[in-house]
Amino acid sequence: MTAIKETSTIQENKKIAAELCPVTFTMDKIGGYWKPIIIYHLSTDCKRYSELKKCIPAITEKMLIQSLKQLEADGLILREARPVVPPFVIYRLSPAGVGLFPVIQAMANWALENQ
Amino acid sequence: MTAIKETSTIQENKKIAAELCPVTFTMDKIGGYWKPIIIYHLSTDCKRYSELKKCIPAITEKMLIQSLKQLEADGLILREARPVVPPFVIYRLSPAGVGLFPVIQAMANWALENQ
DNA sequence: GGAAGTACTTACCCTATAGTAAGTGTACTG
DNA sequence: CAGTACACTTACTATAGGGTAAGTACTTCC
Repeated sequence: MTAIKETSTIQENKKIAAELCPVTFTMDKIGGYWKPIIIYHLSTDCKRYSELKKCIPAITEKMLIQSLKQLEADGLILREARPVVPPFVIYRLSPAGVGLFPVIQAMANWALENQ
Repeated sequence: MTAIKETSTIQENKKIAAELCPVTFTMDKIGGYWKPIIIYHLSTDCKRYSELKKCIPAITEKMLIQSLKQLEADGLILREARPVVPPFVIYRLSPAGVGLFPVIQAMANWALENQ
């Protein structure tokens, strides 16, 4: 998952920027190609890992997991696993994740006007 | 300015994603650390290059120019240069740039609620 | 005449993000 | 008993984005 080196200028800047600038803070959470797409697919209803994979065929397993872990760590989605075999894992949006809807909406609107 | 290699999977994906997904399209335009900050500083009034530099002390000249060029290429800001010595260049938001305001607003709101 | 201001440009390095590909363990199914 | 499904994990590679540092051409000010 490519560990983050903590003593890097870029990480320092990110932290400072995220603290000072609410927009950067939000960008940090939902930036990247896949995160908004995943959020979108979880918006209608909760989904299993394998369902997400089917919904987003272009994503690789690595990126899917990586994005899910980050979203979970940032508190935007909730992971619920049942300790059975075969594994059963469900992902759903947290309240904070649901709160992103106006943001996504605003972005989509702007894109449709300016595309 | 780090040239973009056109024959890369990542660029292909970006293009496809931006076409299919309005959110990714928007993200592409205003993603990165500095772009939202620059847009914010241009929101109140138009500014000269040197004024922007003063307003955003942490940014390097390279990143400032780079971001400005990209924003200009994407039609979000307008550059007006007067051919005098010393050079006189003014940047202002384009109508499309102004249209980003609801987006920025939504992101800021979410951040303030969830920070 | 050296410094400072103007708006850039150039060269090089480092790292996070993304992509490719293969492996893990358990259990059900044909 | 080989194959498939499930949810991951691991190792490697490539590249775009960001950072550091220095240089450019011209003119005004002290």
